[in-house]
Amino acid sequence: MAIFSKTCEYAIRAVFYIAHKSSLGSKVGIKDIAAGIDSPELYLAKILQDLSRKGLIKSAKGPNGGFYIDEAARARPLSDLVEAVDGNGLFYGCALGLKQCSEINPCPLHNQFKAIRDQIYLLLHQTTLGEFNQELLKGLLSLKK
Amino acid sequence: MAIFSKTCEYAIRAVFYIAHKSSLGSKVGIKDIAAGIDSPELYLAKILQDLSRKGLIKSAKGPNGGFYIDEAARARPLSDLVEAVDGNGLFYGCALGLKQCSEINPCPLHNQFKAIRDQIYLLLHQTTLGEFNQELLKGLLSLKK
DNA sequence: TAATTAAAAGATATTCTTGTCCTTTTCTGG
DNA sequence: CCAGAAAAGGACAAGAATATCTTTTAATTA
Ligand code: FES
Ligand code: FES
Repeated sequence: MAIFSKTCEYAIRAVFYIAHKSSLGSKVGIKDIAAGIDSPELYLAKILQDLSRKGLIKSAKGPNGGFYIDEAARARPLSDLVEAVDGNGLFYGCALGLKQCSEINPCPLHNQFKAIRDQIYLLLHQTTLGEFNQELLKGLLSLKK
Repeated sequence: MAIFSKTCEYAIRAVFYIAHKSSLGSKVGIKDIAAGIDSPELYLAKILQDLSRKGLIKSAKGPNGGFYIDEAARARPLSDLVEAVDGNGLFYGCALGLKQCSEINPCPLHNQFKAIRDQIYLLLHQTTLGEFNQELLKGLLSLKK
């Protein structure tokens, strides 16, 4: 088990890719993105459609069309994206699947797990969608392989 | 997405349940366990079969049979159980699904995520299967609802 | 306006996870 | 040894996640 679903992994990699590629104004086509993050093109198309409907990214049809994200979206926290795809179980759910994570009816891992969950919460809320544009442009960070 | 698969959640809850119920020598039947952790009985049976084959728990057929875990197994780390069910992706895998998490080809989340992953690793390695027996007997911790 | 481009939409396929059912084996107590 | 208890095993079913294919819609530009 990974921490994110496969769909969410693709979504994050794609949005990071779009953010950095479109940080100078150009749009990015689905083929370009799929190649850039090494994901199945048609499946990724579905994911991006969905993100577009949810307003996390923008898209334009026709020649010179493609996906892009604007300044405002680049400042949004990664948690918005993760939550849109995987829900908020990662932030609020019980580690052992109890219906309700709570202090009054805690599972054995509750106390320790809470700290970890909070760190995940923090990481995803502090990180913005456009945060890695520089490093990605310089090739210091990778989105494939 | 939760941190563990459903199968793994059931497995952990069941093993904790078995550990504490069998900490005085008696065995626990599948019906008892399923009721005790609020899980689908027949599915849980499959999971326990598997854990039994892998040597994480013991079982006995026939009257007065059931599942139990011995002193040695009670001292094993929770990570053994998680790894047996969900694999080690949680400990070593890349947050964004890159084939290989590495320092030389890091994904954007690598540095921050590493710390979280290490904490998960630590939690699961430090916690033993029998660790919560006292609290469970006293009803201070919960495995259902 | 026609041709082309690229995403949106809808339908279908495949695979994996989760869950159930039925039969078989093994053990125990009488 | 026999009857019943309980897990093991094999087969199947339902659902969700992942992936692909085809058609439609919208935009551009020539
Ligand atoms: S109750 Fe399980 S993590 Fe809080
Ligand atoms: S490369 Fe992604 S977590 Fe290490």
